[in-house]
Amino acid sequence: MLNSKHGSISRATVDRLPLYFRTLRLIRSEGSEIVSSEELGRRIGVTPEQIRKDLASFGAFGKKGVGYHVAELVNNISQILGLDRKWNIAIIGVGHLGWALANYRNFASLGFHLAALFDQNPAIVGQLINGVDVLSVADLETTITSRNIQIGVIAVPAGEAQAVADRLVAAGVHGIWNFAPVRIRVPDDVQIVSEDLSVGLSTLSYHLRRQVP
Amino acid sequence: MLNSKHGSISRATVDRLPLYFRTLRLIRSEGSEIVSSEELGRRIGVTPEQIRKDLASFGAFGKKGVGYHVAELVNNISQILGLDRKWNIAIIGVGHLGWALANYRNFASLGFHLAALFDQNPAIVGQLINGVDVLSVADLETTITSRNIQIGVIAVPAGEAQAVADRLVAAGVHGIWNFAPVRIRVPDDVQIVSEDLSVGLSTLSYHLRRQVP
DNA sequence: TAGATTGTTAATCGATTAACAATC
DNA sequence: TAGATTGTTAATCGATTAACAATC
Repeated sequence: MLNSKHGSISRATVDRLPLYFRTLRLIRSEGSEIVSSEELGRRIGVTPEQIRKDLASFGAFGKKGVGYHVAELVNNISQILGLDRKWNIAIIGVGHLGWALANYRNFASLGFHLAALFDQNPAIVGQLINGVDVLSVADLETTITSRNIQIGVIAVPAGEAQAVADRLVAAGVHGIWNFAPVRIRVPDDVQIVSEDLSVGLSTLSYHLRRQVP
Repeated sequence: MLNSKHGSISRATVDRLPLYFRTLRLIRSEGSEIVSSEELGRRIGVTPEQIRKDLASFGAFGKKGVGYHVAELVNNISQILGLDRKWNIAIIGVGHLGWALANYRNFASLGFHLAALFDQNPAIVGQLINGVDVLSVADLETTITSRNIQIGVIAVPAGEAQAVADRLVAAGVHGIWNFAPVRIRVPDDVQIVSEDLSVGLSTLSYHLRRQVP
């Protein structure tokens, strides 16, 4: 049983799991079979106690006095995160960012399959990007269904994002990964994660503000 | 005096300020002169109490019984975030992502000026992107100095990221915005903000895991 | 004045850190 | 066995929420 033992998992814990996963796969590729929370923590920049606590909320994966078996833990976290299956994703909006995302190879290694690309611009529709042809947004609903797409990636301008989200939801998408700098509202049973690039750069500016002339 | 009143500001507060800033500029462009924490909160998806508390840690910007003067608050937050000045940034690595970032127009409206682009690949060096020519990474140090670059954006593969960061720091950069999926170590007086795209997608997968067949 | 809304203090909630018994 | 390291409980820390006096 890989679900939580008691009640729900903290958001902070879930956010750290992908970091553990990525680093453990790297450690596995280096040939190590065992890793301690101490060493894993040093590489990620998280305390060993934090790692042990996070992992313990899903089960007892380690061996006392020994550490964690790397390959085993990779498998366990993979299952916890739902990365042991294939997800079909569609990107809506093939501008600069959508194009970059469409070409991002790391996603495939996590089990995300780029199943469709959509754009409004007739000059872009029909192009082949990373082996996937760009469709007209008019075909959104039928394609979501026919290609069994579970996740929609919104890479359109802010003003169009909510309308695109509404169509994605109506078409049966279960999750949305939003890159438009606006708040998107979706029903409770649809998951949404937003990336806001201006936040990171602005907080950097905040911290630099005092120290840089 | 726009600094904190007592001691340091919570990280969570600083992370929300860019959202307030963005939304307030939008409200200003719509013509509203006054906004309440109630309405601002509704648009952003944050409680009014949270907004008042966040703002109050920098000063008393509102009028009791009235609300906040939009244009005034925009100016105040702009100063708090250090967005009332120009920052020169350089992007290192003009792959898919670096190229997309180089073309991202939103940054300019926040006061970030794309001052240089660097790549290793001779086929890319010399190209003009968004009005900026791509230089060889061999020219990194001299250009950082001559163009007065304060912020470096790392968009190179994970394996090269730390080396690039070290060179940026040695060249005198004060802040790093890192897109490579690795932990980057920098001296204490250098600020670093990392964006990790695989985290968002993986947490989406986590939440979808149970509900999607 | 009466109604509205801020700024701030107190109460609650949640997450991290510390400590240590269990055990490989 | 002795040393190492986990899993878990308790203590601390920090952030959010609630409540309300101040005041426009």
